[in-house]
Amino acid sequence: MAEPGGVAADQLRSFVERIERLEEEKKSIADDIKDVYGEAKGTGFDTKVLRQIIRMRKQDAAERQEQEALLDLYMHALGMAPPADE
Amino acid sequence: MAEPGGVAADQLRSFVERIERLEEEKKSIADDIKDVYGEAKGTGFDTKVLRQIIRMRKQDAAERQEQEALLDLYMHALGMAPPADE
Amino acid sequence: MAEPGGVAADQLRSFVERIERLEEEKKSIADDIKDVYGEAKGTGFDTKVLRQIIRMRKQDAAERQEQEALLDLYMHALGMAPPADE
Amino acid sequence: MAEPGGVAADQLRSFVERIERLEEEKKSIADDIKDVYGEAKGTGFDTKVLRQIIRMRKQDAAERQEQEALLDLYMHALGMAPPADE
DNA sequence: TCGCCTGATAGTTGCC
DNA sequence: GGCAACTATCAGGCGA
Repeated sequence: MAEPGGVAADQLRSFVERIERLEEEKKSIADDIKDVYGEAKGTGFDTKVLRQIIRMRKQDAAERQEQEALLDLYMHALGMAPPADE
Repeated sequence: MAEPGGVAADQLRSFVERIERLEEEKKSIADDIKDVYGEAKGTGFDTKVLRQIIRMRKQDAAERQEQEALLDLYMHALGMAPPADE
Repeated sequence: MAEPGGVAADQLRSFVERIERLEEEKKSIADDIKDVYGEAKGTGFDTKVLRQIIRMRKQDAAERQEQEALLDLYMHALGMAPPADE
Repeated sequence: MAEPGGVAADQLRSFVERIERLEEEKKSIADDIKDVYGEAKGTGFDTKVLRQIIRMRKQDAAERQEQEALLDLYMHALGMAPPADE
């Protein structure tokens, strides 16, 4: 290697820092979520049920996604233009 | 309950929305992290090594935390005052 | 299926029994561990400190593991032969 | 303390060793369980369903336990002798 | 690309 | 009864 401690090391350091920064942010948001559940609990909601609702809605969304994908597929097969999206 | 579909429903909806919003953000950041790994890979770095480095640095930090926690525990067990913190 | 309630059912039963047997053993050992902590507490040791020590020792071992893993990764990345192991 | 590095240290070491030994055994059994699931999978069983069965049977057992506990309570309240057990 | 396997996350239980 | 440790489940990344 021509320059020990050179370009590659700098790049590596940069990648490491970017990743660690993003992971911090992620953790921070995860903590926020936990706080919201805590607040909901303090207001009298059952955390377990609340989590289940979130999970079900996520699943519903996933199913809707599939529906749309299927729709796209059909439309494409029929030579129809896709919707203008949003 | 005095008002069916009333206050509680509004609160619930509010909590659900806040949580879902935060989870979206979290997912977005997770995707960013994945992108950075992809970029690093494209620059010639071995993803596996990079991940291991991240992991080890995290563990080092945790280790330091634990050391301090143990010290605190010992001091507490011995009836000594904790350090003035920071 | 040629034999309803046949081979598959027997196999399933066998797997279930093996798993349940092993889980019993596991639970038994978990209880033993709890007992040891209880005994230590009765001898005057602070359980919390003891747990922390166990945790740190485990982490040290993991740390060493990780160091070696990283070394292996580097050597592999550099096309060097791995050490003759043990 | 009368004997530095004395009795207490020996006891501590002993407790640590006993706990670590037991945790190793526990881990070993956990690995065995994983192996059985793997084997079941290799035989064509759906691991997820299998896990659910195990969970349900455990729950059934717990319910039966409660039933028996209740029975014992009643019998005790009625001054009846407990069953000869097993 | 599929299956496996490790690491992240959610749920449960035991302690204070 | 709240909190923290531990366990079990799930999802994403890696190798074949």
